[in-house]
Amino acid sequence: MTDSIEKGAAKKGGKRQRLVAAAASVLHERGVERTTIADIARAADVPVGNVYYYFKTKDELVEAALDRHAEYLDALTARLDELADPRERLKSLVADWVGARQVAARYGCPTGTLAVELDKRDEGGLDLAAGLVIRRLLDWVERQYREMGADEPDGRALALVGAYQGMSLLSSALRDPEIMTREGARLVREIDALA
Amino acid sequence: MTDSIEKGAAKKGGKRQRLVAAAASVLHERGVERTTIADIARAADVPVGNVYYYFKTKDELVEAALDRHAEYLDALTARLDELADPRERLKSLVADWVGARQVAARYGCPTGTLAVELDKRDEGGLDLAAGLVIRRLLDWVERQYREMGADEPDGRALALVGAYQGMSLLSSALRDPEIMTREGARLVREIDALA
DNA sequence: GTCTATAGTATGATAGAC
DNA sequence: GTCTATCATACTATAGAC
Repeated sequence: MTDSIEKGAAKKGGKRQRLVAAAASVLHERGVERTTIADIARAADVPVGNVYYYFKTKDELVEAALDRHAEYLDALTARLDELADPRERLKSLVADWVGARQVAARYGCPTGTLAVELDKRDEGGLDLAAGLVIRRLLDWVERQYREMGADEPDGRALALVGAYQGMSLLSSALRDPEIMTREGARLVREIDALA
Repeated sequence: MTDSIEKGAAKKGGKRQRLVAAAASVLHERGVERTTIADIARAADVPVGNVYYYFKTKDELVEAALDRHAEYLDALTARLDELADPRERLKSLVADWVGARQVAARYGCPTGTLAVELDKRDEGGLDLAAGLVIRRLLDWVERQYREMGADEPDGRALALVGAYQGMSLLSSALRDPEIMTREGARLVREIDALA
């Protein structure tokens, strides 16, 4: 009995989780507006009509996918926080960006491209959601610069995260992962150059 | 008779031109996928069904809008080319970006956000079109750095245009035009700092 | 050359069987 | 709790009247 309940729970959680994972990747690859519920259901191997048992609207799926990207970001910064030197944390962050260059060169930054699409809305309450996730990253980067004793930590955070969004956009627009490598190397040099 | 022909031509040209102008601004504000033919027709004050006399498909309208952004860019660089000093040309380019900060903070860079949307396609031949326009800007910027005798002119062009795309994305995601001002000032300082 | 009416299709969402 | 069948709607595109 316990087994069947756990199995049921696991299955439910499993399906919901599969849907969220599928939403995160399909929405990233195809974009919000081009992606249909059917696309996500297929990728998650869930019957189309059944999706609405877990998510009442398409926007709820978009929100869940965004939350998932936010969780990934939190996990990443938590891992970086274990490094003693804030400078090393920032350089590891850049290394992470460069490591994802193949995906970036094809589909851009998941959160950044989502922000571009959601920004074009002016209703639904989801129009600013991606911006909040980016803001979390900005704040974390700013803390690192502050801990390093750098001047204008917020301006430097803008420059670093902005460079990431810019190089992701350029590398996907030009379909060239090398842009991530080159720009990443430049960012590392700049971090190293800080007194 | 000449009058009526000219009037006819002017009216046709006028309508087509109105459609292109409307497409450029509406596609920028609402995005490609969320924009309907009816949206563009309404903005251009042209009857909905009549659009197809001028453009066979929606994608042709998107292409025309992109071409218009490219023309704007060409006109801008041609104007900047009249300045004697390549350093002044780059600083004027940045000033132009900052001058458009209100639009950028709401809808991002027209070409950049178009690139993000078109990148999510993998058919239709329009998926790389926005990238080509960005490439034109990159090449122009690279020429300026080369003329200044700077090392790695292509890397510097990537950094400058990337910074522009990044700050546009951040400023629209966070709905903060001041980001354009701050980052613009930083870019000008960097250009000035070049030996 | 201009515009209306409408066909054809795809999608988000729901009702209800199992 | 799961899934199928289907509705309602919105959109692209076309046929054809004027």
